[in-house]
Amino acid sequence: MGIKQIAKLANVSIGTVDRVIHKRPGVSKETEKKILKIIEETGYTKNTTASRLKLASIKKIKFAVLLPETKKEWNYWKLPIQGINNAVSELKEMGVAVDFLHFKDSKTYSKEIDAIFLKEYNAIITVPFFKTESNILLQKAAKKQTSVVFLDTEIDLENNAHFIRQNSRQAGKVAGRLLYGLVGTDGEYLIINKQNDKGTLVNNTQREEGFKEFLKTVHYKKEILSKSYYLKNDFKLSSELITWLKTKTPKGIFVTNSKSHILVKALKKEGITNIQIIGFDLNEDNISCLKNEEINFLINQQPILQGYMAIKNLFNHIAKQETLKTNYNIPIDIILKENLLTS
Amino acid sequence: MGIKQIAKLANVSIGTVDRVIHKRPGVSKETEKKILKIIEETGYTKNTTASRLKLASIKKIKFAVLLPETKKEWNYWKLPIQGINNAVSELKEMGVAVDFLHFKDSKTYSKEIDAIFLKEYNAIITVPFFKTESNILLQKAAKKQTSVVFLDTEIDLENNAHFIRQNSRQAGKVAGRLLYGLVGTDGEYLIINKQNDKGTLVNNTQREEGFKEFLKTVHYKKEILSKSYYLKNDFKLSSELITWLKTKTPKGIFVTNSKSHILVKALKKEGITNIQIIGFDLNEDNISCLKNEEINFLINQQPILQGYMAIKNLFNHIAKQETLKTNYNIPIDIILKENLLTS
DNA sequence: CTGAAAGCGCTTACAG
DNA sequence: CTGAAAGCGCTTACAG
Repeated sequence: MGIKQIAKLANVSIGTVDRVIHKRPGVSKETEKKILKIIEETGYTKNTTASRLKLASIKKIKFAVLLPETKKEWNYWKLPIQGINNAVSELKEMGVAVDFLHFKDSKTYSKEIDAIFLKEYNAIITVPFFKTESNILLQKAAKKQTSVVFLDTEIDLENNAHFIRQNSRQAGKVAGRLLYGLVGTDGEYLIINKQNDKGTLVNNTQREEGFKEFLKTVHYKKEILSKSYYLKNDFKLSSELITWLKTKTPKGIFVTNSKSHILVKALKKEGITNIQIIGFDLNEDNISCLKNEEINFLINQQPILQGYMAIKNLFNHIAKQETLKTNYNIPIDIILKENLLTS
Repeated sequence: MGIKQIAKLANVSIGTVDRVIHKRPGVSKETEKKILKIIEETGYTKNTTASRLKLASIKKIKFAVLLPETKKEWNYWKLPIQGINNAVSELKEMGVAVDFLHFKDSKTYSKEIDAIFLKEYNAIITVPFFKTESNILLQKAAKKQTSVVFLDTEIDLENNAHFIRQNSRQAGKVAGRLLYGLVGTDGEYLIINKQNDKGTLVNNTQREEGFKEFLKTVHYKKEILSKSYYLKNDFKLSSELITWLKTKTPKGIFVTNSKSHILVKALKKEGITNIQIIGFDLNEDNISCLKNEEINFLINQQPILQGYMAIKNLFNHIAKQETLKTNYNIPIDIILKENLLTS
């Protein structure tokens, strides 16, 4: 059932059917109505593959990807890029193309956004690390009919936006149950946060809230020490914290970010042992701690999947008129030593 | 860079290039060599989308899917079917079609295999529940150049085969770490197996082995009681087991199959509490136990993903000449109450 | 052994 | 407002 049969049934040419399907002007009300009725009755749907075959050479679907720089400690951001490249190579025959851009602060972010709008892109994939700038981006995008998908983090914005990310509050609850299972009500818990010079702390805060909320549901009464800690590579525990660790002997630590491996090293140096640790992200250092049983669990945000789904969802939106969900949930993937390699 | 440019560079027609690309006969050694060289130099790759556009209407890729019946307690098998349907609807414009067939024992399995080989299929997706019959299937398939992918379970077979499944031994280890984290060295462990009138117990056995192996690595000394239990819907614990449960008060039970919810009900009836339980599969009953905190963890075999990947991998093999991996690992997905809904 | 033509389902100028 | 024709990259009869 193709455009040709529809045309025959309606006694028109395929050009006219095409105009109706794409809501292009230049068709009489009457003809349009007739064609729409036949499309309805026959259940015709456009063959996107055939459509893209033609368009691939004359009208590419263009994505702008604006992510943090991927140098050194920020090489986490290579992962969504990897997922994006996977999706693009699957869809390259359909005529999709990507430009990668990077920022290092709100200023360069704004600059790159401006640059993006000087060219013609069908969609933009980025992160909502700067609230004001994200709102501006959405405003501009709305005017130009450009779709925007935010990865990694969900924040409140003025315009309706699309997020592909893990529910961080929920991930915090998962961490809560996992750590509580190991520690129970006997020991104290410590939450370690990180302050980030690059952008938002939203995910970290949401994880902390979820963690605390879980402990509430199991009626954990003791106070949870929650430290907001700025972790650099030359990380040192404050003397206050060391004292607390040595006197209170906490049994479980929840690191709300990707730096749990640094904590492991610091604890080792201080000779503090017998602590259960849960962190985030499968970076090399964390993985090695997991293998050495210095970290119990890692929660994987699946950044590769986030990037992959961004392209797939946007392509389906643009080429197949599928609706973009406001929130696309990335599963909360729990990793321990034994399911690391097969994942 | 298409077939047209290659043809021009080689001073031949596109028909001849096509013959070389598909290794069809009727091209002189010389011309073939010339064309292959140009393909090599230009890095040309076939546009599968365009290729399938034409072939979709004249030469469909046909899959035969032979799975257990999906009635009542076997409705687990609706899930791979769901995944298969997802993949097929993604690829329908590429001209793929599926026939679903079902078996209830080795006899009907053989019968359906015979029926499959009376028609022309490009590939067969099934489960390796009967060793002899699986070997026969592989032999027949090899003769007819038909690809075979086995889901769910991995077994040793005479011919080279392809499996899309979770590594069950590894999944047992994961279960070991999770349960050990909750129970430690204090209590006894119980492993509950199931005997299945429908087919193999291979997955269950492998999970049990992995579980025991994990406990060995943490130097768990006590003997693990391993019961092979045939669970029907009117499940009753044997008096021997009840006595053991009441005297030894085990702290952790590993159910190597999908029926942990039945155990939960039985324990409730006997008034036995305070036991940590880990099982497999997200069936409705198990999910409800997870929500009520009567089961601690479930390991998800991701049957929908298994079915989806079977079609995708086979399509890529047939349409894009990608190699089929011997073992495609489905991640060992750990589910607890808090990551149930967002998964 | 090789080429020219028709066609897969859709899109786009162009002509009227 | 509408249609006929050319073309996206590839495949397949058919002709020679």
